[in-house]
Amino acid sequence: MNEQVQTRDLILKAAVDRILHYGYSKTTMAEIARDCDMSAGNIYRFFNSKLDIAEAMARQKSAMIFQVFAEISRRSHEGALFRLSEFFTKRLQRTFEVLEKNDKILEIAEVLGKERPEYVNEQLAQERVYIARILEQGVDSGEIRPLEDPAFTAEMLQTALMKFEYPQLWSNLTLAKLEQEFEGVMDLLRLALENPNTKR
Amino acid sequence: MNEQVQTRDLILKAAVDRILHYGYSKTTMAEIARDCDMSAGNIYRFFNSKLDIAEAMARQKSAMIFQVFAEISRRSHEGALFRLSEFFTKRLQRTFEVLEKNDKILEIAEVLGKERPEYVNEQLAQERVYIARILEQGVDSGEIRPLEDPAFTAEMLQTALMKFEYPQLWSNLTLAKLEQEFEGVMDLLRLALENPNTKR
DNA sequence: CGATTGAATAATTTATTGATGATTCACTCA
DNA sequence: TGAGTGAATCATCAATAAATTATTCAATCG
Repeated sequence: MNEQVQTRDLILKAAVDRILHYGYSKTTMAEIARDCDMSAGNIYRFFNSKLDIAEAMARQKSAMIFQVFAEISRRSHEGALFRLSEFFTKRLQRTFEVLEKNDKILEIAEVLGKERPEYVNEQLAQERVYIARILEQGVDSGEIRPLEDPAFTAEMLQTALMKFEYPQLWSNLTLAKLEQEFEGVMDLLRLALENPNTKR
Repeated sequence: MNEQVQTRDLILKAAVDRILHYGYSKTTMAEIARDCDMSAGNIYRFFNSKLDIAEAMARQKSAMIFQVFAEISRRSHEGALFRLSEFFTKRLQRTFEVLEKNDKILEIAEVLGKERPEYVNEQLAQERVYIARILEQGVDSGEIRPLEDPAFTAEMLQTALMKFEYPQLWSNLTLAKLEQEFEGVMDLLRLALENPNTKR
């Protein structure tokens, strides 16, 4: 059972190395297998398909970002609106940076977006958990106006900020331009969420 | 000079007929020319390229929607926030309907989006004029909080609502689902724009 | 036996080539 | 002389073939 996990990791590591260097479409199962001193067929005992490898790779990366999200949602002594802004800012910066660094990751994002929409949805849903949590904390502290359904509001925030989710997929603006535009939209959303009773 | 315009219109009409029936990529300049009893070469005295024909076609359609926009921006006796919502609702419904009705128009939208981004930007800028106008009216009447730069706010509204601009290009949700989601985002934006001093 | 292979299959990609179609332009016509 | 033609050019597309690659699975190995 541990042997299994170790081999799986080995394969994934080999795949990541190759894909980051040559891109998803340019790396073959046979090559990954060769790097692991095994046959291509054997990989299928650990991954059901090449796409699953891409997904596993994406999960690794996203786990790192989710760590940041978790950390932000935990800093409950800071203002909820501030943290919300922080949340989306970090998301923008991280994903922009990662996708900018190499096209290979952009390729993975495109492939998964097309071939694995469920995965993308799952990620969004996961993200929403954190957003809703921050919203609830803000409501509790009185900083945010009472919300009927924080999960729904979280979804609406995602929609309003979708341009900044996978920036390079929707536009080809620079990070600076994106950040500026993000600030503009976020300012509006802040006004929308602010509890008018607590305001100075 | 009038002869010119007439011929141009003739060509455009023939092109629209064919494109609506067979699609952009499937209609050839030669066919359009034949429909007008002229040679393909001659079309180029009236349009610089096939793309220009697509653009002219899109301008016709969009002129109709802009007429609605103008009308809404003119109804200054009604509330600005109401009209703003009306504006984006109509935009969503109209474009959804038009794009749904036939794929050929969706094809045109895709082609222009890829090959003529300037055109898309121009349309957005034009739209912003109306949005900014409504915002200003709202500010003047005290319904909307004072705005530093209505044009910028208009841009931010467009960004927050981009998912609803060319619905079929970004997602494959039903109109009902889109409208529901639109309402959710619009509710937030209303809260953001509302003038707190005038509120009951 | 369970783990692994590698050959067989099926799907996808790439290369090649033969149209087809957009665009240009020297020329004709009225 | 301006309106229009149609043949020539150049780019793009579609079709087919060829090759590559993902995936499966019966046979082997340890």
